[in-house]
Amino acid sequence: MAALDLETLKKELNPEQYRAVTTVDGPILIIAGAGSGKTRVITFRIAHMLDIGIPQSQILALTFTNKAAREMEERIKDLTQKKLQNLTVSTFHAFGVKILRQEITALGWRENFSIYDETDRNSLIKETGRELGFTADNLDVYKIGNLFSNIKCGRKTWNGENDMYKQLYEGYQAGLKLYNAVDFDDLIVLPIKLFRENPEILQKYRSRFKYIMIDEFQDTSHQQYEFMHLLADKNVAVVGDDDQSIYSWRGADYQNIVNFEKDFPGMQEIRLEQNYRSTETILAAANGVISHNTNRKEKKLWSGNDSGKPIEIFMPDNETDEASFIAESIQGIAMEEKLKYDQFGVLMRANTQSRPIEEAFLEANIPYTMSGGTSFFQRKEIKDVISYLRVIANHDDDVNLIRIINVPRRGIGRATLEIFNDYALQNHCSLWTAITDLMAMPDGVLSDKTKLLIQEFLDIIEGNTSMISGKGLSKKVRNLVEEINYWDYLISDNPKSEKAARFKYLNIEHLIQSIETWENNPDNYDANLYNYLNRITLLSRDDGDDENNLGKVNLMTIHASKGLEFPVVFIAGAEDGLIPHARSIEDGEGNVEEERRLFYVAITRARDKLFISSCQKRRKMQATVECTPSRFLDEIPPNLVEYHEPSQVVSDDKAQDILARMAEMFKAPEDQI
DNA sequence: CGTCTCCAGGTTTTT
DNA sequence: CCTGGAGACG
Repeated sequence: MAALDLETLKKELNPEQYRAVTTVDGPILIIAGAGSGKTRVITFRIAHMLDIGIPQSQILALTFTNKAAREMEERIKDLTQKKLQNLTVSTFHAFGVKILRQEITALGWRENFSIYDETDRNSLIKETGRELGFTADNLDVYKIGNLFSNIKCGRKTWNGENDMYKQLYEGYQAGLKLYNAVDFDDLIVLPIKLFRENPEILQKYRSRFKYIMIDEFQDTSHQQYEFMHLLADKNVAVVGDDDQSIYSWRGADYQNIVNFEKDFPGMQEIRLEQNYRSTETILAAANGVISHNTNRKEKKLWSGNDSGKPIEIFMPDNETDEASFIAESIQGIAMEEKLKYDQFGVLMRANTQSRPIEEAFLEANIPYTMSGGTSFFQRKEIKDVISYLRVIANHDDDVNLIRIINVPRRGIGRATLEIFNDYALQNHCSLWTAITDLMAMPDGVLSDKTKLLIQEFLDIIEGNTSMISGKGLSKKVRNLVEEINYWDYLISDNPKSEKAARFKYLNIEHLIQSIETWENNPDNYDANLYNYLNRITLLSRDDGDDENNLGKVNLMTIHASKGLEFPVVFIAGAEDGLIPHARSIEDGEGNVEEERRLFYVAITRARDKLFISSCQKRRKMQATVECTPSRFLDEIPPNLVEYHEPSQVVSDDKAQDILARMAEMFKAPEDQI
């Protein structure tokens, strides 16, 4: 499609969409119900802006997930057939990185800073805690990590209850700075600080980005809102739907919609209420569910589509049965209706649900992609390699240095590390500085043998600094992996299973190949190590190219499914305790409303056909527990639903039940049978 | 002093 | 199943 003249737009869009696309100046709020063509409006809007001569460099579009950002960019490219070198489409966090890469020296960091993910953060907390004399029992790093995040983002303050961690927090912050590192929250918090303290820097960005657009606005946190507010003049378009706000646990607050009205006078509100996606049945089910929420903007989402087929609810016995039910149904429907596998979406509440489903797919030879879940980049072997890259990029990155200084084993143990650590503490320097200082000392602080071992490590890091600039990153990484003999390490570390070792090695191979693809991408004109590291830290999962996902069933969490749609959708594990999640139920009604929105999001992903399954039993840790169907199932108007009774093998079931109970009784005294 | 082995615990959702 | 930690062993 070449020109997007107004005639064409009028034909392609309904009147509200048309207004949203062509209102380019001034603040606008687009309330976009599920399936109302939101993505289409955003992409057309940007294409239209380019068409009327607004330079790419003045446009900033912010999203929440990398997937959404990539998809938006793709669509605009398709629509305009233009190169988009100067258009900024990115997640809030990635945009924060971009700014910090340019400006962070103003805040006292050096520009090759590392970004710490949750694991890194927790290691740093643990390390700092040990120095401050915390014992293992009052150092729950998981809990403390969350607390620190809440403190940093202003969601919590120090009170009598958590004061004991204040010093630890300060130590943590000092550690980040000493190691030239920032955490995820800093990616939003530090740019705000930067803008506040340096008006001239802020002005630079304000005058560059004249047109700002924010997708999924209901999921912005106060920080993100403030970030945007600082940058924006008046041409801001925010797009959202309060019914799809599902990130409040991360600080999202859809009250920002109200703030927006206040902070940007003259705002125009546009409502997109026609759903183009789903059948009348699916939409009515979704509306039935969401209407139970008390705290929402009333809206009337309607669809011009047919009523379609009823929603089917199944009650499999357990999660294994559920998985094979899903696999078999997909095979059957794909065959009968001539659908491709990528037209199916299987949605679940928690990543832990994926395993049995994946196994069923493997068994049935159904190709699938799983987004979310234990991230590729969280795998131990991948983290090891990446840690080398990080230390090469930033020698002062203690957390990553500790991770690899003795991996693969090279004879540098706890005691040696303790010497470095003491020196670093006394001299307020990083471990790397401590190591090089101590290596230079003639006296016998370090034994000659130790010195030799350390030198070996230092040589590896320093011998690879050429990675930082220049071409051929993937080749250099491959050489590095060989240089450190990682393959031998994998074999010795997985003595029982060479298969496991090979699997891990293949993961590394996959990593190297992805670096290769990345550096050969013509759009990527500066394929250096820093840029690579920035990119992957924000890539929480291996959400590979969409092209790779052609012909594969989409398995994902409901959170990850936002913004997507599939002709056929399965919602797995619709049980109380999973959705709504047990933790949310504990925390009160407000959280149940968020879970309901989550369920609403899940339902509205479906275009033609929706299956919901609720297991009667489910394995949780070691035990098998009885499940009750999700309370949300009762909120779907019954006339839309076809219930399938539990399979008729009752006698078998009962027998198993009795057996299980007997096993319980005998298990008590001894741990046998 | 470093390495290996065995054992317990598992953390909702994501950048 | 997989990871991290404690403690035994060489």
